[in-house]
Amino acid sequence: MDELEIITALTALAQTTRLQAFKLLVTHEPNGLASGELARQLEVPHNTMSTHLAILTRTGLISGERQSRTITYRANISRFRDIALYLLRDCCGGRPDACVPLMSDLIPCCTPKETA
Amino acid sequence: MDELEIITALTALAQTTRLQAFKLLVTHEPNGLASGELARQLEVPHNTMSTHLAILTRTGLISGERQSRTITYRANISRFRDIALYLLRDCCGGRPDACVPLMSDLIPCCTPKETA
DNA sequence: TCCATATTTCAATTAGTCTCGACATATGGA
DNA sequence: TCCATATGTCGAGACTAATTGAAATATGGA
Repeated sequence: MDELEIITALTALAQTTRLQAFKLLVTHEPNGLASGELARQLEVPHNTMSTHLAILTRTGLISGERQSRTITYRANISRFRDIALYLLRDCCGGRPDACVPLMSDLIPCCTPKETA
Repeated sequence: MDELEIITALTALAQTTRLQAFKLLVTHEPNGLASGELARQLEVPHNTMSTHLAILTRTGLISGERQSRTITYRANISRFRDIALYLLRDCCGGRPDACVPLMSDLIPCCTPKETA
């Protein structure tokens, strides 16, 4: 995981359709979604979707598996975690005060919530 | 903090010079670095640096303050934290299993280390 | 005021990205 | 084999971003 990989991953996520596709795939874990279904839900032509999915796949953020005629894409959560971690380390390494409050913010979002 | 802001922030960081400049500013908190000093250290022309700094400033990731003839830029860590948090929430909201291991990975990088 | 330093803005070129029609490939069934 | 469905690849046009020389602005000092 070097800086070039981080740039590539950030570039991949810095585009509306791709970010939305990735988010959609995250919420559909672990089943995944077919390429055509993603295109339909995000209202983009199938070939446009295909291009974006290829870019996300190249970064390792998602992966596709053929199942007869459809190709089911799934989010690679651990890859996303690695990228986020690398990015955060650049802050935390030099600045622990950036990371500690981040964690305390993350705790409520990661534990099963009841009302809030 | 909406999706467009996230896209803008990711775009800002998805460029070598800008990511390096941001990292450099993070490590120079809380003193900051002058525009010209950043250009020198990253070996880019001063006007190129200026353009990149303007892009980072627009996203709120950094901010500059004039001090006599130099303009000192500083990283806005809390802004970075907000962006990271928003991005992670898209995972954590649907997938707590993405976030919990991330936190355990972050703990060693945020606490004062002794050997590891 | 005049000059030197620090930084930004402008303008133009170059390079890269996004989009999508048209075509190609892959699979399954009649 | 032939057709329908699902997805990917190609290529062209439109758009956006990156780079940098030259000029402009801002500050401080002689």
